[in-house]
Amino acid sequence: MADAPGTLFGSEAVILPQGGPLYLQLKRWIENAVARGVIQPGDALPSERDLATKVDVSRVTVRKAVQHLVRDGILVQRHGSGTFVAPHQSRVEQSLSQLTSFTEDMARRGMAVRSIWLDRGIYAPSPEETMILGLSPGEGVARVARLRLSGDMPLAIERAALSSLTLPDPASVGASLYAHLEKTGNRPVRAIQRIRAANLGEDDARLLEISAGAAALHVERIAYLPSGKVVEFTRSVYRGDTYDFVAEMRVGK
Amino acid sequence: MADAPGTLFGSEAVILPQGGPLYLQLKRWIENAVARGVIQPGDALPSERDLATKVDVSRVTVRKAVQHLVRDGILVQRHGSGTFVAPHQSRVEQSLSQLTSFTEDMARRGMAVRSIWLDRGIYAPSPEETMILGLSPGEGVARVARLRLSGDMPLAIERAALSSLTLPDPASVGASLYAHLEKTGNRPVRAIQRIRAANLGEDDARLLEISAGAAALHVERIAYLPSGKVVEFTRSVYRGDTYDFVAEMRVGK
DNA sequence: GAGTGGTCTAGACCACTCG
DNA sequence: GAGTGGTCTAGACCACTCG
Repeated sequence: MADAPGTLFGSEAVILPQGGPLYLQLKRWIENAVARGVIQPGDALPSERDLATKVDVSRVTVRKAVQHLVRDGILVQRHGSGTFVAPHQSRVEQSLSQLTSFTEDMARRGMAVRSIWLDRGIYAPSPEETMILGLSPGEGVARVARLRLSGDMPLAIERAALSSLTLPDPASVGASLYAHLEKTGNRPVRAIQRIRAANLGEDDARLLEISAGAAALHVERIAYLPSGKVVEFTRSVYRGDTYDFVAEMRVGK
Repeated sequence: MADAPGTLFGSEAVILPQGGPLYLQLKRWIENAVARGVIQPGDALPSERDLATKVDVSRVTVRKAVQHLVRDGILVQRHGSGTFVAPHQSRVEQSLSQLTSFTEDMARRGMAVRSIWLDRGIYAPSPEETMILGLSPGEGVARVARLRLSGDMPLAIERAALSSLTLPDPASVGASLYAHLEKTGNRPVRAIQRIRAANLGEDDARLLEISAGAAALHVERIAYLPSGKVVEFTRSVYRGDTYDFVAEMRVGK
């Protein structure tokens, strides 16, 4: 399509930056083209077969270079459609000292957010849930799992677990879990969050519409009532390319 | 080496879990073997060529499965030596509300840490450094970059930038930058940290001795004096498989 | 030197998209 | 149906490790 004469991907001979394996040379070459704006966000790259011919390497080598760039979030591939320069991402910031709900947080910055329910129900708790939530024997666990989106773009997966006594009817939870908990006097006032980086697995990657192996933030949150009782245990997965967590720190004792 | 008869990788015919592409079937099969303890941390897998023969797929397909598992931190590969089940990682936790130095933090939990200097010197500042540190025209920037290790295992890369007036002689910094700043009355009391996940680039991966593309935490810290002046601007990269950040949150206004 | 992972090729077929 | 990416093969050679 983009076959205007004289583009970087025109008919000139390609000179790869020397050094190291071919696929890394090709990777750097494409990376530079993107960095210098020769190809813009949204632009299509030549097909893998065309690139292979033009650069005079095998298609496998092209794929290896391209897949590194996909992993780094510089390119996106669409099966049957083509390979494109990734659109610019505006990053979302979330405070690590103020306990707010996702919905309220996004509303405050004027971003329209919606959720897709992945799960809402009462289950037999896992040993971990029993321990963390301090469930009594026979007590069920309410699980509320959502995919969070801004417009069409998935931002995060949130999987919350609460005692079935706190949330007897998970199906009645609306857009905001915290708004719901507020009504029944169970809104947490304090939480401990544990954050780490991990590569996305196949399933979560599919939900978040990015490639498996992309870096993501895994966040575990344990939230407490004023009484010190645990109300909520949530595991979330945030896309690494759209999310920043921000913390303010003071001098420790 | 590990050729006791009757191991999972013995002579029995291999039955892969069905569904999806071959390399994902093989990936799941190896994953299960590790999860069930059939192969233990530190154990060698059969060579790629042997696995290919045994499972009756091409070596390329074996490599694809293995590379996914390396990316996920389940296997490690050593060029010329073999493929091994990754050792168990004990994760390091770092508080996000107390401003402490890395050295002091690790000492408190009884972990021996050492650093390898990557850079210590005075440079012409980048525009970003000038802006964030509030440098005057002509003022230099002191850069202090270290690889942090616990024993032989690299944990993090820290790249700090300070005004050359604050740190005129970067080469005099010892094990702890904060201890050094304390002496000159420039120890920060407050900091803002911004945390995100990103896949490791080739260079940082080499320093941290894990494979490129593994998930890592990228942390940007801006630290302030009591006066409100910025003293330190640090970018760090933490291995995703060894680091947790922990934050306590209270109800926001 | 034998064995291992790392790179690379040429070629095939499948699954998906788009007009 | 033409074109795209996704998977897979058989085979080659290189770079590294280890005894």
